[in-house]
Amino acid sequence: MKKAFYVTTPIYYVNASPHIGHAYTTIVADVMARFYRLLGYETFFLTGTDEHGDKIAEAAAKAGETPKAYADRYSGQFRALWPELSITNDHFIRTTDDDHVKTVQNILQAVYEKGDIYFGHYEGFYCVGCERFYRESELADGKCPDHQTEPEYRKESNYFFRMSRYQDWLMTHIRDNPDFIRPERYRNEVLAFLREPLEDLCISRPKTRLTWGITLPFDDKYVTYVWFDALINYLTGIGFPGGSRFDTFWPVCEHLIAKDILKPHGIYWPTMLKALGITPYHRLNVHGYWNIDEGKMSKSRGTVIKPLDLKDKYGLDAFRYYLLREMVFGLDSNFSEEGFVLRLNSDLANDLGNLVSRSLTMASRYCDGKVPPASAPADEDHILIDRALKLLPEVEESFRGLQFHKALLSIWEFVGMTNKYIVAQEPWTLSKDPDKKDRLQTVLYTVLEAIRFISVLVSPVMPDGAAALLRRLGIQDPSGQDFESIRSWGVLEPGNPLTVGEALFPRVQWTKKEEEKVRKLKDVKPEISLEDFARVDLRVARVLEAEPVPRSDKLVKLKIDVGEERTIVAGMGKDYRPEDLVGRQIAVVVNLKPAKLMGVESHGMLLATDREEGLALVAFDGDVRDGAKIR
RNA sequence: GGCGGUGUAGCUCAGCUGGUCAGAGCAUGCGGCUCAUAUCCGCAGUGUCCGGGGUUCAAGUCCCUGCACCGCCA
Repeated sequence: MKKAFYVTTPIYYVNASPHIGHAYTTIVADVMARFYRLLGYETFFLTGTDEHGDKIAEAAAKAGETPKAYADRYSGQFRALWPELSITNDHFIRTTDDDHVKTVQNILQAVYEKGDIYFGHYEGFYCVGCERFYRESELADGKCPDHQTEPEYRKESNYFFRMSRYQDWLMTHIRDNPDFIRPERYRNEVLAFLREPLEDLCISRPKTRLTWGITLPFDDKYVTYVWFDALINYLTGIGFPGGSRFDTFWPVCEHLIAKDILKPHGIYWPTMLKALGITPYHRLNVHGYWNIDEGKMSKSRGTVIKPLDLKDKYGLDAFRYYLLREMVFGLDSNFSEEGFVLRLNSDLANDLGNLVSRSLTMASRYCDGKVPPASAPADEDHILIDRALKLLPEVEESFRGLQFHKALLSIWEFVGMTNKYIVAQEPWTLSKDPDKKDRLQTVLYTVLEAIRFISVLVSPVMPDGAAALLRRLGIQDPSGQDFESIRSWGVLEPGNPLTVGEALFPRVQWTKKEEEKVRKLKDVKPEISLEDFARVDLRVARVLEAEPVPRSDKLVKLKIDVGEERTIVAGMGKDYRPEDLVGRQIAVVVNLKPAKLMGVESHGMLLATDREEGLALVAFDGDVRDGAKIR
């Protein structure tokens, strides 16, 4: 039987445009898919978009669109991006697809009939501020521990999945399969969750509250909520319930996710599958976050890095290489353009690019522009050849373990060895002595064949660059250049025409100042009318009193005069000392819906901007009237 | 407040189940080569492995505690 491999990315929620996190997950999945294809596996690679839910319904309403039209638009952004990143997914699934809707309903019906879905209700203390129910034991003196307010007693009827029934089974399954969730830190995290009793999972919303979802087959007054819809895409995508594709790929399914959705994938999903009588997925692979310049990337701070910007600026291969080389799978990494450029210049331009350039130049010049024939290798050649032949097993092990940085490290160590080999053999000296032509040819053949090995090994990560490299070696059709072709030495054919060409990975110039010169307003929100703007009531206010909010790091409670006295809460305690604020005039939104922060009700929001050291308040030119309108 | 994570060379970070683990890359300095994208090769470093206790024949590596930063619950 042919070996098979099935990899999935999460289906991305269509409430935001793709960012570097989406790109990373999807590129990793693509690298894995390409890797297994090169090993001769039958592979299937699934990605797509998650489109139901109240957030989408709300956002669509705000944008004046139907939820479907809104989802179409954002889903289209993802679908259009992947080809530009050379993503080779076999299918793009949408939760609004007919077959998916049907499958979800069939599954709901089956689980319902089995008795694992029941109708029940929440009944308990509901804190409006927290938007959640509390158990009596969680309350402090009958009050919400966060807001210090009396919660309401509420009742809401819904359908529940009997997840608790499978808790023991899941624990045993994870214990018996050390690789089920990896890396280990996340496996431990899931086991820690499971030490506490699992509650049943609420899987519906009444249509009175939400209609943008899949209707429950056994009660058309409800739609299913989030996970019972989204997770099932992994089954729909390969043709569940029937078919050979499902039989082939489900047993080898590898999910790829970021750590934020560990709980649904590590707990909800396996128990859902168990309830369905399906063996769990093969493995869950969890990666960390990209942090941008120390802090987590944040839309509000305008530090979202758009994958396409970088790709356009530095090339797709460099981008993919950087992402895989820089991040240790499972851990968080820092992203910086500076680091990117350093990586690009040192690894791609200096090490690999220059190796290729010097090799092709010499071979062209000394060997008539063709791959030279080689004599039997000498001892010093064998050092390089032996290393080359050991490379694939080593890289393969790293790839299988998701240690992409290690795989690339191994390959680059070999790049270094090849550069070293050239220095030691000095082809330029050999070329001056006609008697040493044989030796010269053997040395250059060895170098060119080493470059072929490197090209094949990096091709999952840098598909375009690898193909270009092979073309330079006179290999027009890369289809035969799979991992089998680097299990033995000497596959590169003498006589192949060589192409020197332009630098494959040119060095790039980059300074921080230069980055600042590219002045373009980023993340501009959709256009609004004057009437829209007029709905925001901005006023001048004077700070009368300021004191830190207890138990909070940065919240400050301000008593202000906006023509009337008010209390507002602001997250600025790290940037301003409360006593320095008293007497200052600030700008405040006065018609914002009041919100409770750490138990203090805030009747307004002050205006400020970010700078490197923290917040900066909006100020006025001279003294103005308290309560004056700001236009 | 609760839960979790992180703290290792100037910088970015590897270091699995305790015993060549004190490392890599980049940056820095010096030397070599000239085929090459001012590239490549060689050599040279620097570290109280966050602080304090403890377990052990032996601890960045385990336990306790303190500090700092981060994430999630929010």
